[in-house]
Amino acid sequence: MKNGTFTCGLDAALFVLGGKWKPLILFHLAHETRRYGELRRAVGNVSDKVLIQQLKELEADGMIHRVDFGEIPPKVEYSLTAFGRTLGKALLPLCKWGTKYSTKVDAIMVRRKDHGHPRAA
Amino acid sequence: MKNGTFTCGLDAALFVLGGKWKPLILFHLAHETRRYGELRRAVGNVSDKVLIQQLKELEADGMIHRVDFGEIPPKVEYSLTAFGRTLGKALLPLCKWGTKYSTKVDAIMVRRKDHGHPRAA
DNA sequence: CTGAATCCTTTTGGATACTG
DNA sequence: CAGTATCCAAAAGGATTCAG
Repeated sequence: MKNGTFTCGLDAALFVLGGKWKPLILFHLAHETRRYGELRRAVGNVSDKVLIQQLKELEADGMIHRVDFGEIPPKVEYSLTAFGRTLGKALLPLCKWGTKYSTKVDAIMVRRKDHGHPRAA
Repeated sequence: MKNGTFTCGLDAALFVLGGKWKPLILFHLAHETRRYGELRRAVGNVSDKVLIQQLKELEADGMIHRVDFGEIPPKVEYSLTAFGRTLGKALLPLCKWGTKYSTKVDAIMVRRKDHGHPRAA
């Protein structure tokens, strides 16, 4: 992708989804609005820095909505925008694929670790 | 994801799809079998090193099939396996999403460049 | 033509400590 | 609780060069 045109819609989607935790964030927010702390626990072992960074990008991209209640102690809620929900839906088939072939994917992961592959989680 | 279990199928799918050009590779091979050179031109400006690397991973993962004709000059063809085709299909909705909202995504890309965001391809 | 090998830069994510 | 700041390690990708 060079100057604003993607070779296929897939690139466009993956451009927005770029970032290790973004799909997971979308996934968890698809179910319900979450407070910052809840979201971090739901996502797993992600550092504050990275989570905040990706939340900011998703917010700037119009995928999620951030509401700061301006209270002490702080309370901030995150939720999907209408646009974000459309992306969440487009993600579902991929989610189903992963679920359906989870056994195969697990095998792939094991194989990668044996062969010392990169990206072997 | 810690030890072999994914929080949702989405993680599993993205684990397999990890790599900048893999979705694009799947996309191009979904239409037809390609020779190495054709594929590289189709994918865009990707270096040999990276393309080969990702092709090998996809092959090791059972997503694509590699046929070396053992000729001089060399001739190698790549195609999707049955398993690879299932993933290709799961990718379609995301592709459609990107196509449908291409205008919005373009706007997002422009905005990222202005703000000096990361991943602003 | 297809690919291997080497070196290098950029990008990305993580650990830790600190603040209102 | 919800972040911010700084420093750091690793990885992923890219350029170049060489080979059968």
